[in-house]
Formats: sequence, C-alpha cells, structure tokens
Amino acid sequence: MADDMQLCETQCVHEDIVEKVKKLLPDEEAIYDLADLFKMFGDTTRMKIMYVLLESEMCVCDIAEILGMTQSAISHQLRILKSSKLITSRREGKSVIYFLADDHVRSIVNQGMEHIFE
Amino acid sequence: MADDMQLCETQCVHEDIVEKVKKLLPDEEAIYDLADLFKMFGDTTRMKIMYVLLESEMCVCDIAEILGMTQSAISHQLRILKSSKLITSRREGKSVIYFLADDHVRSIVNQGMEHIFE
DNA sequence: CGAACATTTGAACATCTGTTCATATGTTAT
DNA sequence: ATAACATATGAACAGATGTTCAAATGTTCG
Repeated sequence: MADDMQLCETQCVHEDIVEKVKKLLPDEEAIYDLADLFKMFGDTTRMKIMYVLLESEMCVCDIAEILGMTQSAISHQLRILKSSKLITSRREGKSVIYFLADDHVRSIVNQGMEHIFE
Repeated sequence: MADDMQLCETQCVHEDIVEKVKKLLPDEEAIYDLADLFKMFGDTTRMKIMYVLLESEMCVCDIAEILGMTQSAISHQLRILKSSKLITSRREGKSVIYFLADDHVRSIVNQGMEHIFE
C-alpha cells in the first residue's frame, strides 16, 4: 500500500475513454511548441509590445518610451518574441526597426478578445 | 548625467508615432486580462488537459491516467483553468466531470497551430 | 454511522521567468 | 580614429509558477 496512491488505482478510470483519447493526442513536441507560442502572449510586457506593433513598426527606443520601461527590458523581450518568429526587424542606420512578422498576432489576439468579452 | 540613462533621452524617439500609439493602446486592465488568458495555454500540462477535453469530457482521474501525472497535479491545474472560465465541471456521484466551457479553446488552439505549421 | 473512493486543498520546495545593472557591440558623423 | 548614439547581452536577483506530499472534504454504499 504505497505503490502509486495518487493515481486512482483502477476504480474510477474509464479504460475505453482513456485508450481512445490517448491515441488521439498529438505528440509531445507539437504540444510543447504550442505552449511555447502561447507563452509569448502570456506576459504583460510582450502583450503590450505586440499591441504597439499592431499599430506601427517602431524602433526599440520608441517602444520603451510608450510603455514607460527601460530600453534593456524591452530589448530582452524583443529577442524572445523574435525567437518565436512573431516579429522581425530590419536595421535603419543606428536604429533597429521591429515589426510583426505576419498576421497571426492579430488573429490570435482577436480570438483571445472574443473570449474575454462575453 | 545620471537621470534616466536607459530610456533614450530624446534623440531617437519619434514623438509623432509615440503620441499616436500611446492613445490607441487599450487600458492596462484589458491587456492584463488578455495575458492572463493566454497564460492558460502557455503551460504544457494545461495545454494537454485542454487537448484531452477537446476529445471528450472526463473525470479528473481519467485525465491523470492519460497524461501519466498525479491526480493532485491535475486537480491543481483544473482549478486554474476553471478560474479563467475555459472549462467547467459537474458532479456525477463520486466523480467530477470536467469539460470545455465553450468553443473558444478550439479556436484559440487552432490559431496557434496555424502559426506553427508554416 | 463507518469504510472506501474521488477529488480538493495548503504548505513547502525547486524551477522558471522578467527586470535591473553594467558593459559590450555596432552604427554614424566629425 | 574618436565621440555620441542605439541596441544587445550577460550575470544577478526577486518574484511567479508547477509539482509533490500530506491531509481534508465530499460522496456513495453496506
């Protein structure tokens, strides 16, 4: 009586459902990638950055000014956002201009909004 | 020369863009709520739970079995998911059956998938 | 009521995550 | 080349987050 007490032994498990659903699940990696993507939207600072970029492309300094945060903090987050291909950048002289990579940010944010307002 | 070195003084800030975008931003609370919603999708365990529930409603014990995790860990996460109205539950005798509250989970997950596969 | 089962909950712990601070890199103009 | 500016980066620190463990709650059935 100490094997695996936490998992209900067998009583309440509905084997049919469990077996069926186990097969239908996507592989570990796909789920990992999905969670990683949504993590980007799960932080206030990054959410704000994306909202800002929905309006206009911008240099790091502008974003920092708009959000009232340090340039360093923004730069760190931009790096993270870039790594998940949500935003890209190009250099323009001394500045680096950041902008959304595609329309996915807009659609994902909109889906989220729909859930909130109801 | 020590005031706020991190925020670019005034040189690089494009006042016109900054002013315009500042006004367009949603209020702090809306952004906070949105980030909170996406946080739910940003954890592997919760993501798996939602995937499972996309296939079928289920009791806590079944989910724990499918994911190979302790019943306690699942229960904690179910509580969090419930607090953001993504899932609901009903009691059926000794069991508690969990299920998705509406179709938002499906649409949000699908939007995420679209970004990943391209 | 008491025993067995299913789920919930709280505290503790370890890990992950975001910001800060100091410094480095890269670009332009003198 | 040097100075000034814009951005990036690394280490350190603090706070948030997820799992575990132990114990509590709630439900059914004899």
